[in-house]
Amino acid sequence: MTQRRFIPGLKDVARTAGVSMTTVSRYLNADLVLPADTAQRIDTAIRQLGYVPNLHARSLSRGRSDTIGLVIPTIANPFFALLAAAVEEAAEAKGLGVLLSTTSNSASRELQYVTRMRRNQVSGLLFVSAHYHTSELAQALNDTRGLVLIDEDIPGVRSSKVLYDNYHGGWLAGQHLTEYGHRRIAFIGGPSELASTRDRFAGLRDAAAQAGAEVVFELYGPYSAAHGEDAARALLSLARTPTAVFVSSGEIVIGLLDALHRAGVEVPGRLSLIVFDDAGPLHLFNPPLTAIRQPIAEMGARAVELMLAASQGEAAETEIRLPVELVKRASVAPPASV
Amino acid sequence: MTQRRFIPGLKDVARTAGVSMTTVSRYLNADLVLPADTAQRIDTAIRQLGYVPNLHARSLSRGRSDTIGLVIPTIANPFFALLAAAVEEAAEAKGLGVLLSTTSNSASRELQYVTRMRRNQVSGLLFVSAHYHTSELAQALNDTRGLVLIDEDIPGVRSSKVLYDNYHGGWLAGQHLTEYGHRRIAFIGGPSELASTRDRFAGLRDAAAQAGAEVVFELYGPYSAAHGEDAARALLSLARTPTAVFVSSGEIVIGLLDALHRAGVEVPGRLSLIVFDDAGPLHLFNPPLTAIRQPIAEMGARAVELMLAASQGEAAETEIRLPVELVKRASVAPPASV
DNA sequence: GTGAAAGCGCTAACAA
DNA sequence: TTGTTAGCGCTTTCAC
Repeated sequence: MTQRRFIPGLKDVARTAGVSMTTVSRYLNADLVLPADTAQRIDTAIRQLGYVPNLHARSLSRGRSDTIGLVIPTIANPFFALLAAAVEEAAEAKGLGVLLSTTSNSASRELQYVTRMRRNQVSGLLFVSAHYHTSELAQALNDTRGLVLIDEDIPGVRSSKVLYDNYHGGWLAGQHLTEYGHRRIAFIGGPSELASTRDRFAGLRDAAAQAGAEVVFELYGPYSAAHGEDAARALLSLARTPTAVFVSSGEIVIGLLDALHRAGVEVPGRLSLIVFDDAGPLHLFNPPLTAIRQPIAEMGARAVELMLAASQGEAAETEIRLPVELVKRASVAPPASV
Repeated sequence: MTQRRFIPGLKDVARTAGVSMTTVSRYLNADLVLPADTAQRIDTAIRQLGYVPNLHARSLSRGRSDTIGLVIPTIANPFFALLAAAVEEAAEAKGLGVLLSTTSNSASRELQYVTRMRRNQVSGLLFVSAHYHTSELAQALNDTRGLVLIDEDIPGVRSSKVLYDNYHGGWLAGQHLTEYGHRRIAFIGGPSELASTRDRFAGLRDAAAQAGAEVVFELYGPYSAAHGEDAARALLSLARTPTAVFVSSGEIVIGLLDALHRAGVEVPGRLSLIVFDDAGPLHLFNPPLTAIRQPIAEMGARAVELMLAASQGEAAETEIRLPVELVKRASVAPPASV
């Protein structure tokens, strides 16, 4: 047994300061304006004893923890990292802490962590999924108060949602590509089950169709660099390779571009590239990558707002579609054959 | 008052299952092997009621939370994001949760968050600083059990530490540069008060000296892209610009390289570049950046191990220096004049 | 194997 | 204004 050194509690502070626990508690919670000398004595006692409030006790007693949960697939991805930073900042501004859980891109953990969050009595839950969605998950989510879905919609979940206008993002990409004269376009997507993936594709396809172009190749897979590398291989082994590629995520484009470099494929000389996601330092890449940029910080802020609304007021179940924009850089050029 | 719907507790489960709270509690904590039918009844009751344990109550009762605190400057930096991911993974493997706090690069928040962590009764604290260190901080840190300092040493703090061999990193950079014939080298550092910054510089300087080269320019500043841009400006306005630059962090090099591009400076044609930190997709940059790579995942894992040791056994106060390595890419070339 | 009951440290009625 | 006291939901001796 390790030596358990004396840990002072509210009681000790009260005794030392010669007041009751209630007084100290209220004083600490600013429920109360105290005569200067009483306040002084309490402050002194606290410092002297090295008193540190126990947040678990407080949460238990109050029945709430002033903490919000954030569940994301992984923090080792700039997009989610930036999102987490934005959520933290917004939460901090509201006096809320944030409890972060990463599901390591594992579907089973999504369910597990929703539960974990509930066990922690968070006042709200911000949830980002990246997987095929089971009804079990939807069920658990629907049982969670103060839920806000971010970035990715989940069918059957009733809650507020903050999403991107994925369709428009795809459309912008398609429009940009066709404006440059591309007629044979490839789409490298994330998981095909996700609404975001399908929407981005649909936007691309419609924009292409409108300009008389075509999406001649589609490939879906996880949000990983490895999937990007696979995609590059697949692309290059095509009988007639497309002249442009729209990549659905920043993680994927890393592997794709790397593989393209290694294969000696000129970008944009031989293949134009545009990516949905502008979280990393894409402007320093070779070539600087043209991208669809999403307002990450705003997404975080809005999510916190909606969570607060959802957990306090009536179930508004607002759904927000944040606009995305095209950032032109140097990875799109006219097709070589034109 | 919002409608507070019924939230089942252990008591309700016990009543429904027809056993006592004790039995349920023990069963849930696997302290106990129960007759199949009793277990069955409890499981059913839990599912039926939608019982979710209250972790605050549990932590309060047990006096510990099986959670470790991680304090980092910001999550919006790939290095820290990767570190956080590594810590999470290592903690998860030990059955520990992690409570993340980011200090937003503010020195005052470092102190604030150390306290916050203690209030949360974490079993240990992993702390990454990026600031000038006050004695107040050192004091607070020394009062924290299970403390492990990561990445950056803090004078006067007695605890286990997991650091990089910054001196050797600087030395590797200097050696590489001088091998390519550079004689006039610049050092763009992080905050000058930090031991890591000074060590990296010292390594560079010594390696340079040994090869008859010299560090002709030094500039220090925050870990930010803006500092990198300033550095580029300063570098270019020098009467005799150096032929090579060693940049102390990945964040800084982003701004630096960007400014260099905009100024039309060829890298490595006119200026060779090497950076300490290989967290981002530096291999895709233009040019691919030669870097000193640190074992981030290992740092996270070792930190968790040491924390466990520190919070359980005697205060070992181990200090680990993790080795770094040179990753040659394409941003270093012989100086133009040679 | 099972249960009764005493806390864990704090908050918030309710009294004084 | 300040104090008394009953919980918050769970764990954990200790007795049965």
